[in-house]
Amino acid sequence: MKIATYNVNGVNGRLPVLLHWLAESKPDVACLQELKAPEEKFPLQAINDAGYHAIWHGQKSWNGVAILSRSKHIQEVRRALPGDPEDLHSRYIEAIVDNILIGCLYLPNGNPAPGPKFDYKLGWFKRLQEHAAKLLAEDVPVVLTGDYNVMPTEIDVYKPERWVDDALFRPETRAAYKKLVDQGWTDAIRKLHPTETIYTFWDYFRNAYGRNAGLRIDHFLLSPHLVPRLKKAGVDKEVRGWEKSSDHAPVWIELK
DNA sequence: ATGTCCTCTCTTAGAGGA
Repeated sequence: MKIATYNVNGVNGRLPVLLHWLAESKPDVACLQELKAPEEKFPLQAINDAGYHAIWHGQKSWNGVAILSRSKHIQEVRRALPGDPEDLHSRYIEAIVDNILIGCLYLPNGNPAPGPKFDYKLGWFKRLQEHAAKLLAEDVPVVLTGDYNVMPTEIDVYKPERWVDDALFRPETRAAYKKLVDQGWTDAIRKLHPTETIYTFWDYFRNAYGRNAGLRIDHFLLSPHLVPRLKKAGVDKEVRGWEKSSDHAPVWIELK
């Protein structure tokens, strides 16, 4: 079973790239972030025509998350992260597909830091920790994947010293990610590729992709049940080089 | 400070977010 995550940065602007990638990579499940489309403008027909079912949670202009599945039924569990009914951002959707609970998340960017946006990021992180702990306690197979907007360690950044004051790499952010992982989650990419330079995002600015000035910010966290089933994990890096690409590349895992 | 790309609007230029 192949599960992928892809921050598309605009599902309608990205539609040709998304469809091309789905046809080539053929994930069984694809989690999408940054739809940047209201509920009614999700391109369901094109995605159905490509052979995928979908559930999504849209929002005008910003955010937005979706879960696509090629053959198995998608049983939606929730479409918001618990813990703050006043948080209206579309940043979380959760479903059961093929007996695996899949949480698709788009963690706040948090810049500029410090400031209210950074506070919102840390608050969201805390709610994610609380929810993730409950999922672990349920003792079922869980994948928490998406754009975490965190480089977990120095090897996940092309130039760590330039990023220490950024909301994606500040000590508080890295500590929040570590605290989450330390609950008992496994970072799938690092489980299989502990020391390799692996990036999932390259800025549109300054030819970042051409210089491989990248960041690893899209992650797969696996509950203990799934760790023995993890076969492969990788990044479809070439997709970032396609015409009209997102600034992120798709990331995927394969489970036995 | 800047670079670039996406979306939306008091729209064809500028703002906001990343």
